[in-house]
Amino acid sequence: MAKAAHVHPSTVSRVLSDRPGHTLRPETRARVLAVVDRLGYRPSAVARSLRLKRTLTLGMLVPDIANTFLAGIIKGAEVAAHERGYTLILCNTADLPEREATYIRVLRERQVDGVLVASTRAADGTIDGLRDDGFPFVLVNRAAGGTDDLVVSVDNSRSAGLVIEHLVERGHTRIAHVAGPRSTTTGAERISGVNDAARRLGISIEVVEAESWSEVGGYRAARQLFRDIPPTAIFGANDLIALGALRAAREAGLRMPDDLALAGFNDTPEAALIGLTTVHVEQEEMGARAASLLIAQLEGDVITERSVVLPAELVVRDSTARRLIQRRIA
Amino acid sequence: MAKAAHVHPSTVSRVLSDRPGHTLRPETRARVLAVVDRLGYRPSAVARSLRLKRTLTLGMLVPDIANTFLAGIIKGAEVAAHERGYTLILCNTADLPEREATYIRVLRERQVDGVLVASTRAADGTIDGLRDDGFPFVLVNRAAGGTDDLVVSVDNSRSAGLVIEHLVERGHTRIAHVAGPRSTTTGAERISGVNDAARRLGISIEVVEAESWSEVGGYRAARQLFRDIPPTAIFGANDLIALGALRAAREAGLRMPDDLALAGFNDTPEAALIGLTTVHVEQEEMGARAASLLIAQLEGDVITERSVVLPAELVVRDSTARRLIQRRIA
DNA sequence: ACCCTGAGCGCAAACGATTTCCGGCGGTGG
DNA sequence: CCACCGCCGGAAATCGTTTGCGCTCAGGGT
Repeated sequence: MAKAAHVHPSTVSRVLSDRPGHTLRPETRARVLAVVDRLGYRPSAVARSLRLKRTLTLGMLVPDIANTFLAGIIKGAEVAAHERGYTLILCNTADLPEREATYIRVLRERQVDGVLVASTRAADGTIDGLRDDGFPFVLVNRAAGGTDDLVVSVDNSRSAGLVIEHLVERGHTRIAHVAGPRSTTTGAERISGVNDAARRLGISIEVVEAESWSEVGGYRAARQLFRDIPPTAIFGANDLIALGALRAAREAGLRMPDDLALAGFNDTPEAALIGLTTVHVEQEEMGARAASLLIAQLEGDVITERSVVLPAELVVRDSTARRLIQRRIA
Repeated sequence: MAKAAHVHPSTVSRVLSDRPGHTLRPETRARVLAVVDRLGYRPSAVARSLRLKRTLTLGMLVPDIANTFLAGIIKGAEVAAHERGYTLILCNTADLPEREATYIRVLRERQVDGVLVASTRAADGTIDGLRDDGFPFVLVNRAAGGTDDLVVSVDNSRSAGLVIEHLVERGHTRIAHVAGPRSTTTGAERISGVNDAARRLGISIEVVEAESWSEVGGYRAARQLFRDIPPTAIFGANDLIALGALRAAREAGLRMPDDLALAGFNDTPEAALIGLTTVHVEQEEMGARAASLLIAQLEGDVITERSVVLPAELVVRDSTARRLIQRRIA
């Protein structure tokens, strides 16, 4: 303890947190700093947290750390939090309600100042619990449950419409949508965007629902589409689902993009890798904005935008290359 | 506070941590539990940490959260830690020494009980600092700095040899290795494995060094290989580097696997996606083992294996499909 | 009837940092 | 020369939990 080292017991605190109110003799300050430096004194964040009733720690709930889209969000959130002196506790919920509940309990026992919630389930008792207790949280990449919730997301409905328009513009009329689970807000929004576009464009779009936002989910759902006459284009509700659909298509003997056009959502690294047309989402930006929003709330800043909608734009790649038309010209 | 609620101040503690030593009247216990339940009392982990001098928290340093290989490790570590009542604080170092140092400072101020280090740089003052202070840590996916260090890794040298043997067995003689940075233990080990195999098999292998374990690093390094006579096979020191090499090859007009065989390391999801031959590493297992090892040390368990070497096996996919030979047969 | 044993639980001291409040000292003005 | 004010150092309380110590009361043994 720095006290023992010739200096004074509590003066150390004033030196370390040099705030305008404190008046200190330069000599004293220097002496303290020297000692602090000499015996590598580390103030205990635990003790400070206990006294100050804030831990400068945020919790983050994600369904799957290994999902590259979420990884981008996590990365952005982690960096933004760290820049402001906060640290992130990461929790992998696997989208299981009971794990979510357990993690929330653990996080609250650990006195985290707030949580970032990136899980997607729509009917979410966990979030209701937080809201009821007035516990600070920000929703990421999902719709709000209440009107006052802080949210960072993209315009799912409009973006899904862009994808459909693109496919139609490429000459497709038999389009299918392999949707995310309807039980998730994101899945439902993208479906409604698809349906709106279909109505607007006067076409009908077959929708099959994946059981989860995963490659396997996309694969299983897409297989249904190849039983009879397959579609000429598939819009997967996210890139993973699109990848699953691609596997199903290959098994059905279809090649991309000649026999089947494919589009996804999120623009994960995998999409660029295989040349998948998709909707670009600024993942790190999304995570960073969410963390910033949460911290702003914690620090009592005035919040002008309670709901941040990030821009999302279509990225056209080879997976929706013009098919027959292109061939005829060439 | 539960004390105020008719019950007694410290007895609450005994009730909540019902340990064999404590003798409690069932009536008292029930009364306390009822109150706890009624006003949703949550014990403060912060206060407990202060008293107990342990936080049940682990820090984890990774170069890049968005790297799918590391994401797998993180996921495994997070799950294993949570199973044992520990939580994980994630830190993204971008492999920058100063960020690493900053994070270590932050983590130690927060009194984490130990850290998992997945950064790869060989000359690592950060790790030396931990070792000197006797601060608990486990190295993941990298070689030990000291003989007593706790490590979880794979046999890089042998596995790299397996890849080379496979390529030779496929008929390749002009093989190149796009190595990871020599400044990392993993990079150096894989290079030596490649060189050993080359010597054993009586061939010469060109080695170019990527500036980082990334797609871009692999791309830039691999471009050098296509200036003159390109190799017929490339072994990328990890899957990302292999992906970069693939991009460079495509730009040079080479197609995989017909003009160029390609192999990677780690078996990330991307590898499966594009049919890349690679070395399979149990990522989640690796993270889980590392977390378990660290916790075992923290809890004073006897540790039989200070160095865990996980099995790694070759996964052959289309990227090294038999070329000319196959064509002649068909 | 007395003492001993032991169960049950209250008391108080830590854990380490922060913050408030108070007192002392020195300087300045009347 | 005295009084008042400003500035800075120190003591003490506080955050919530754990834990060693010991008090009280009941029951059983001698």
